[in-house]
Amino acid sequence: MKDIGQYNHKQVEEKHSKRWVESGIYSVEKPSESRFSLVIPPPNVTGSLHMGHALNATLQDIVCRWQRMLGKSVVWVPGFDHAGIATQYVVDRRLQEEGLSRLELGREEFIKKVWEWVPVSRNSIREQLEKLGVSVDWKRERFTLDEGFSRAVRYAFRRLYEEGLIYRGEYMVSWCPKDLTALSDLEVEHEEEEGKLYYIRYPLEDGSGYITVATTRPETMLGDTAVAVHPEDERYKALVGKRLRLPLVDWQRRAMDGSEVEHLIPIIADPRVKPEFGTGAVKITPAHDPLDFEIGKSHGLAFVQVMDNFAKMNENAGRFAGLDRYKARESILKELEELGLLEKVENHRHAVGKCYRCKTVLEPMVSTQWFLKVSDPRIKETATRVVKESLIKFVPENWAKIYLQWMENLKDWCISRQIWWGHRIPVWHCQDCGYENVFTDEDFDRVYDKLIFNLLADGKIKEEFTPEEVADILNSPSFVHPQMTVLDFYKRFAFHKYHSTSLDANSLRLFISQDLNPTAILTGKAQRYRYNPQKKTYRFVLRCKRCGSERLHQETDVLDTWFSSALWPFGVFGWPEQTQDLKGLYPTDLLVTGFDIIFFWVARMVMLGTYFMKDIPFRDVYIHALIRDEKGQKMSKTKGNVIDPLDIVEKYGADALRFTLAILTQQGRDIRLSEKRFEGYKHFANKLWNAGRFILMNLDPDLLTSLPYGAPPRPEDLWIISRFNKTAERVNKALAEYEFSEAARELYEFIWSEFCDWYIEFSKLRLYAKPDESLPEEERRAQEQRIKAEKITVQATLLNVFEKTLRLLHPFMPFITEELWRDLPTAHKESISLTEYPQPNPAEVHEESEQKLERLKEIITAIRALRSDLRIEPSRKIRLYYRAGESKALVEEFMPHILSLARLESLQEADTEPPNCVAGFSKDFEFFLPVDEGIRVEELINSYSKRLSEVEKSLQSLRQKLSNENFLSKAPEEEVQRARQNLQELEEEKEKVETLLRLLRGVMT
RNA sequence: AGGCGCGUAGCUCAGUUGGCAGAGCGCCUCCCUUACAAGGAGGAGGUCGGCGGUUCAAGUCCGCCCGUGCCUACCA
Repeated sequence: MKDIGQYNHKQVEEKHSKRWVESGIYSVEKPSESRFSLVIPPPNVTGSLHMGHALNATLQDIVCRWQRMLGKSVVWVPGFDHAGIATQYVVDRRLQEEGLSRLELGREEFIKKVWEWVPVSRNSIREQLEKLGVSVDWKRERFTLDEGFSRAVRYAFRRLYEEGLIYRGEYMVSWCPKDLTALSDLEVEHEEEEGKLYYIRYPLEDGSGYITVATTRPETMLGDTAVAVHPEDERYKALVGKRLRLPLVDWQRRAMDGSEVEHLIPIIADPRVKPEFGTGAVKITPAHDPLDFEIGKSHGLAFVQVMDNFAKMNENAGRFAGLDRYKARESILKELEELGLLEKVENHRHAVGKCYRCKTVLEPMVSTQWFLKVSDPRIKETATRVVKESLIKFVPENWAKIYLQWMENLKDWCISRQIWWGHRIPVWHCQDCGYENVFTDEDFDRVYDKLIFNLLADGKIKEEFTPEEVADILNSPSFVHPQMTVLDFYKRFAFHKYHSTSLDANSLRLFISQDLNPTAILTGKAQRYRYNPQKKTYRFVLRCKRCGSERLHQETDVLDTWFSSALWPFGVFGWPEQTQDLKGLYPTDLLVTGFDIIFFWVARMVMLGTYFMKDIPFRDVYIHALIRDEKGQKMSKTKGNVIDPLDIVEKYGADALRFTLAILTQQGRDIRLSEKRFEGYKHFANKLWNAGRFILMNLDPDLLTSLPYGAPPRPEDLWIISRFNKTAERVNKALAEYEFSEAARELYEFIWSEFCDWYIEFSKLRLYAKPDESLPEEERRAQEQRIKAEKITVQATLLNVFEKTLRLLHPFMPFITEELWRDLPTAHKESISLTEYPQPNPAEVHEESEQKLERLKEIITAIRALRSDLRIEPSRKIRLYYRAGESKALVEEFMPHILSLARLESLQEADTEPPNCVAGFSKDFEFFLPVDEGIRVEELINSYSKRLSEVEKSLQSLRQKLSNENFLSKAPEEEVQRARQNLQELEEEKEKVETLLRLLRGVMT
């Protein structure tokens, strides 16, 4: 007997979210054989979590908690993504607000600023995840730019490079003139725009006429080095081979290879030109258009760049140099028009490529970039096969098709970015022989060399350093795990092999100075370190692998952020070291993510996972919907329509948030979210709380010890147990199929509509039973004992079903279930999440009781409907008479239930209907209420008249159906039977309704 | 231009292999009955986007159309 008071979500959630993290119950040091592993899609450290993250984390957590309760050793690895351009963009914007410019600040200072920002974002995200109640293993937390990951990235790069899968070259890429970097094809957003198509005349060299070309970007004409037509195009066949005078250009242009290019350009034939578009003649600007680039290559044309990285016209643009591309367009068009060379201008709808990050119109540019040859069979074929053969399963499965379609048309992946924040490409160009040296710590034997090299390559120390600086860094707290030092982090996550080696900062100092020891020099061994006596600094010497030169210059480009993300499912387990974790936890069991990053991320993990690990990165990929706002718009900060999950947690609680997201997650459908939804499911949490409150209030302290003295269960006990079992079966099945919405609905339905609405109400009959004081002493004592025995049974059933229900619901609403569960006298563990997940038990399914109770509910509902129609308030108990056929036994068996739940004074059998009464019925159970004052008969007449016309309508269509010979002969027998039975029931009902109406009308008169 | 998805109650959505249209929220009526007014009881509300086809029977299968959203694409 205790009262837990009212539901307070904040209090409940704060209590457990902290406790779960601090007690480390979701941290698994050594996973058992039967394990379930997954890695979180690392959120970007660009700010805080949005609703999409909350959904993503919730779904994973539901699966994790479920699997854990199924007895699996669950390892869920959390972490964060450094998110190259995105983070750089965010920090850049913040600096701009302070009036600072990234370009003025310089690379090194800027990166420092980013490192100052990152923990701010990371901590806020981590706090959000904790508040959501995610059961991740925080001890395994990783960052895509932590020391170990950076090392893994270098290893991966080296392998791919040495195996010929990474190459560098001059290619056409999409260039963002604002972010000043190349982008991969995937990062280009195409937007339909209303543009113009300009028709420009290019005069023939011999003055015999002109050719008109059509273009959307007239400013690129300054870089034209040919005009192309289709070889079969009769209009131009005769002109092929002749030359045209490029208008406006009366200066010498310099091609990318350094040669001078004149303004007379050839007419060439190429089958890639589509004769039906524009005039059938196309100007060729090999340096500023992807197709022109291809054509330029195959025809050996000169590549003339006319713009710089800011998309301003350069020196090749002659008098237009220095103009922005759009200003240049205006000037060029004006001059062409004055010369009479602008034939016409048409409106033209076309797709424009924009930067996915800043929406700037991209400029196709030729530049030197690094590419990963994903089209190589070694990558492409495996990554295709594993999905084709369903080794990796997409859920819903239609995403597999989309994945495969994309894989079909794979183009090489541009992996270099001209930004500052990210993994610097581990290539050192030799200034003397031009050799591209890829260094990793494999190039060094001694563990301290490896350490120093990694610090250097990560930019943690400068080229010139002192041992003290190194020691300081190694002893400083690790970014990801502040309770560890950087050195500890290395030992735990990167140098597993040397775990036992006594690595420490002091011996490192000794080591470096020993390396400089004269004896070492005498042995002729090349020194790794060079000492600068003036500055008292050391240098770690890298030498060109080909010519031995020390004049090396590290590549300034960084890698596309998705390159490191692609290593995530094995990088987090310590790869490239063959750690226990890697062996035990890879491949992971599940990946949960949104469809927007299937190509960016999922595909790349499959490609690099199968390539490096020779095994798939995950077995199931659950693709969830995108969260949109009420209007179906994508939620984004720039649109300002985001619902912050933290606000929702604050207002309605994480449990309500999670349950709402889960129940709205239909496979393959977007989620339109409005705040009202959360409110509704907070009510559900409240309902559950109050059920718990009721049960706890009504448990006798000695219940557990008195269980053996309980009475046999009543049908309603068997009914609720049976219903629970069916619910457990459906919830387990739904979870196994990732049908989150289905599982949540089942739980909601069971808890509210069955357990609370009916079972708790039934339970009150026995809980509140009192002995009849008027009975003689002896009889009263016997009755007391019976009451006590009944109480034990009903309390035990309440407790039993409620306890299991909490467990069944726990993955969805971890906090409230944890809190209530721990209050139960049966709680035997520190957390409900460590108990077993309820499984259906066939021995606990009681069909007969279920049928009885369903019928009982119908009868009670029918009486209530009559009361409601007559506006009889609940406090007024009424006397009822009834007549019944088969239902009679049931009515007698459940008389107290009916009296109580239908709020009756009495229910007596009557052979004929009493005079002057109103009536109702449910199947063969008819009941009559003698009329007294205050009863509104006309309401009832309306109600039954309406029902009568409904019944007649149904009867008509049924009779028609049953008189259709085709139906009788072709439909399955059971279907015909069902229709016949239906007909019979409806006929009976019609009769009853008519009788009732007659009675009512009698009362009226 | 191709590909995918969606149009069911006022709103958000379920509807499994074709067999009498469902839920939540909102709305209406009655009720503060000792777990819960964040509640209880009862109710109203739908030509399942349109047209055609297959079938005894179509929200469900097929075709076309309309509306809508997304993804992919080098049409200058």
